[in-house]
Amino acid sequence: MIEAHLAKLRKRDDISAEEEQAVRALVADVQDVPADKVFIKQDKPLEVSTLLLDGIVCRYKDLKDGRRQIAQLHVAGDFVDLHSFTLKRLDHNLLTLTDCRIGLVPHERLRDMTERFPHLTRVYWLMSNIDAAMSREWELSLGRRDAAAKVAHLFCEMYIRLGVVGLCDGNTCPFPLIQTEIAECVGLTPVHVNRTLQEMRRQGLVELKAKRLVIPDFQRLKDVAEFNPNYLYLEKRPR
Amino acid sequence: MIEAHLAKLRKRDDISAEEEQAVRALVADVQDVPADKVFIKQDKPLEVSTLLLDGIVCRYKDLKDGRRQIAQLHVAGDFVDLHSFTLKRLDHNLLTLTDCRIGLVPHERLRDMTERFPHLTRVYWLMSNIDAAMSREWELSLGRRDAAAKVAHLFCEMYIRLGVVGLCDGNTCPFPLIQTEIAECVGLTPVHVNRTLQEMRRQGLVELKAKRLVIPDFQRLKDVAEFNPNYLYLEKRPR
DNA sequence: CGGTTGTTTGATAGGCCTCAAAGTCAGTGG
DNA sequence: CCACTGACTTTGAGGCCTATCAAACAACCG
Repeated sequence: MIEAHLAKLRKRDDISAEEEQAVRALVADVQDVPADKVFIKQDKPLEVSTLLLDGIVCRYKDLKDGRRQIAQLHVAGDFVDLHSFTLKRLDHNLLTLTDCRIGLVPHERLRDMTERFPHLTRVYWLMSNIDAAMSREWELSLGRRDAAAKVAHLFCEMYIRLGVVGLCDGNTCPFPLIQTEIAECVGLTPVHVNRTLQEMRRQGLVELKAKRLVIPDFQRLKDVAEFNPNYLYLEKRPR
Repeated sequence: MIEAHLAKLRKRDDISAEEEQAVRALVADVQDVPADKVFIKQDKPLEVSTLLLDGIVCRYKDLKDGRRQIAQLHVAGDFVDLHSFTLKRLDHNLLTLTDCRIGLVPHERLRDMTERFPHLTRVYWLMSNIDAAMSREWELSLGRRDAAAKVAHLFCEMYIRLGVVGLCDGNTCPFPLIQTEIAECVGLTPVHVNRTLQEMRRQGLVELKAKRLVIPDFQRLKDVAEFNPNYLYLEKRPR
């Protein structure tokens, strides 16, 4: 399952055999986490990072009154809290949205990597930066896109990202989020997401059932969302 | 002026004399940029990063119809596009909001740093990660805070960040953004920002004139914003 | 087949937007 | 010193998009 992670890295730069070895050696332990579990809490000191091997995880923050904002979604192959290596604690929670399998990576080993593998360090730094680029794109969505574009953009992003790690099947991909969770991603209420989805279905933009997303015409969905994958940096370059 | 940058780093970790030398040696050139200039354009290949020595810069993205979202603000001492070192191009524009002085840092030198100074590399990686943490907090603002809390939160953040680099004066700090720019930060229209500001002034939460922000009672402003500075990671720890 | 979780519907309300025009102010030039 | 200008702020009226609250419906499950 770490193959997804390597695929993701190799989409952006060459990874030598020796580096691949080093990557594989990062994972000290593999664990299963059931769906709907907050497995890392905001502000708690951390000494281990989490590599997502399978499932969907989200980062979220919330306000006192309970309103919740999902800041990012993660799919298999994502290093969901690589940033805790330098931050030492997180400013958000990590929650499984499905049953997940995770790999635990002691910060010790990451530190060692930074001492011995400068290039690999740059690649992981790059991964953090791509994460940040996604947050910026979400800021644009949250601040300026209307409801339909918000939802459409989320679908486009997930379809592409799941494709990178080989989880798409034709014009279809897994999409296990419930409407409330979609709402928490795009800054709407569940009721409004429901109505937006109905309208999108009516227009034939998407189908969403049985936890799968079907996109009959990706170009049309992209147009609605003003989706441009540039911010995902899906290009191989020496770093 | 690079002192602001060093102060910012030292707020988070110790920087040795040798490392300080290395940091100072990063800057190849210093330039002045007038206000209101897009000095880095989205998607353009880059080989130099920009350190902000003085002034205010923003990162923004926009939609076809011209709606603009500012994704982040930068103050003196910020490495405004450190991430271009690994990304090789940016997914956003960089715009000066005031007259600025910038330091140019060839990626070549950053690369060299990653080969020779693993600890300094971790510190800069940390800085990227703090940037990303700010984006997440903005996502929460954009998605879930109401108008007054959005504006209040922006003020709190800027007041703290300007304080870190020594630009606050008592309960006052520079705040050169016009209302339209505030609106572009928080995802509102200029008109609504105007009304929100009036209400905040009426309640004695802030004064804003002559490009300065006055905060009579920071605690009260924090309460309105639900501001918690944890996400800025203002703590010194070995990284 | 109840119980639970998630989706859908309806009615109403409100926060923020839109568009347009007027007001303020600092800077400029005669 | 005072019109003039351009940039920014403020005001007004009306409307729309999304929120709110409540209840009904559907689907899954042991």
